[in-house]
Amino acid sequence: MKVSASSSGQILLYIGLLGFALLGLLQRKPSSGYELRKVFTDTPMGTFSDSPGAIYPALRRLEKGKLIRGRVEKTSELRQRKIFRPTSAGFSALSAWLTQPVGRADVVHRINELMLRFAFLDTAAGESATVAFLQSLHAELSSYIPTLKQFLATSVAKMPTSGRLALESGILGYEARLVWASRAIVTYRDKLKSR
Amino acid sequence: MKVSASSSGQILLYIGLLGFALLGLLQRKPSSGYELRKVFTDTPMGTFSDSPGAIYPALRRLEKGKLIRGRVEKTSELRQRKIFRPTSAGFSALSAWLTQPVGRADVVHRINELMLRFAFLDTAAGESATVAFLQSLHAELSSYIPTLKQFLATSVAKMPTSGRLALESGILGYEARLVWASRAIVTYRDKLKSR
DNA sequence: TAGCCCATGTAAGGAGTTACATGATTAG
DNA sequence: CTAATCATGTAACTCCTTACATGGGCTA
Repeated sequence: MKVSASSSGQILLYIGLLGFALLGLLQRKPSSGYELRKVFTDTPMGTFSDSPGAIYPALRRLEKGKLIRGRVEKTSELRQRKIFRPTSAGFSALSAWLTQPVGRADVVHRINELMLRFAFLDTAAGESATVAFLQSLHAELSSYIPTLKQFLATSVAKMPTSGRLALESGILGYEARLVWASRAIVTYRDKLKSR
Repeated sequence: MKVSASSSGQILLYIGLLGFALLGLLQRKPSSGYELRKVFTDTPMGTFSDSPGAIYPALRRLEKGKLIRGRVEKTSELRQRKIFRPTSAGFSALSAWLTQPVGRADVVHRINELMLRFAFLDTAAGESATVAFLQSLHAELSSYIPTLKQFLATSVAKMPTSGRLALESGILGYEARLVWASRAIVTYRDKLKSR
C-alpha cells in the first residue's frame, strides 16, 4: 500500500515503505531527520537508505500531507534541530497501514514490509492487534510453504542444482519465520496472562 | 554493482538487478521477453516485477550494451517471437558479477541479490566458483550473526517487545541461511567426489 | 464473432541514488 | 586550527510503476 487518501479528499499522497518506516519511528519517539537517518545507518533496522536525498524529501511529503509536523526545538544542547512528530492523522494512517490483513501476496513479495509492520505493531496498535497479525501471518505461511514444496518436487528434475538449493533456502527461511511466529504468539499470550 | 563499463570504454551501462536476472535466465535458456516475464509471474523466482514496462526497457538496455542479442526466430509455432541470447560480452559480464567477493554489506543489505547470484552460479561459473561463493557467504554470516546478537543483548532493555522479536526473527533467518550454506557446500563436495 | 491469451511495446509520473553544497560545533 | 561530526538540504539522472495501446492467433 503506497497511496493513502488525504483527509481533505481529492489529493492522493504517496507514502511508501520509507514513509511508513519514518512514521513508525516518529510514533515511537519524536526525532529530527538526522536522528532518523542514524537509525538506518547504525541499527540493523530494515534495508532503508540512509541517504539524505531520500529521507528529507520523504519527511517533507509526510509534512505536506499533514501526517507529521516539524518544529524547531531547543534540546539540552545548543544546537537546534527540527523535531518531527506524527499528527493525529499520522497516527491514524500508521494504524490503518499496520492493521491491514496479511495476504498471500504480502508473504510472497513483501515479507520485509510485513516485518516492518510487526516491529511497530504493539506500540502503535496494541497487543491484541499484534497477536491477530501474527496469527494471520502464521496461517498464510502454513498454506504457502506446501505450495513451494510442491513446486520444488515437481520441477526438481528440470532445475540445476543451484536453482534447487536456492529454492530450498527460501523454503527454510519461510519455515524459520513460521516457527518464530508461533513463539511470538506465545510470548504475547504470556504477557497478557501475566497481568 | 549496478554499473559496468562497456567493452568500448567510455560509456557506462546500467544493468541493475533486473538486468542480471534477465542475463542469468538467458544464459540458462535463450528466451523471448514474454517467456522471461512468465518466469517472474509463474515461479517463486525473486521479487522481480513482471511488468512489461520494466522488462522490455531492460532488455533494450542490455541489447544496446551488446550484452545480449535478439533475433526474430520462427519456432515450431507460426507465431514469431524475438529470442534473446547473451553475447560473449554478456557471458563475461554475468560471470564477473557472479564471482564478486561476498562482503558484509552484501549480507546485510543485499541478501536477495546474493541468492540470485547463487541461483545462476553453477551453470554460469562452474562448481568450484559456487563452492567458493558458499564458503565466503558462510564466513560472512558466521561473523555477522554474533554482532546482531550483541546488538540484541545490549539494547533489549530499550526496545519494545515487537522490536526485539523482529530482530530475533532476522537473526533466525540468518541462522537458517548459515545452516543451509553448510549443507549446500556438502552437496557440491559430494557431487565433485562422485565424478 | 466475441473474447481471451500471446507478444511487444509506449507514456506520464514519481521516487530513489549519487553527488554536491552549506554551515555550525566539537575534538585533537 | 584543522578535521571530523552534526544537521539539513538540492540537483541530475534514470529506473520502475501504473496504465494504456496494438495486433495476431486461438477457441467457444
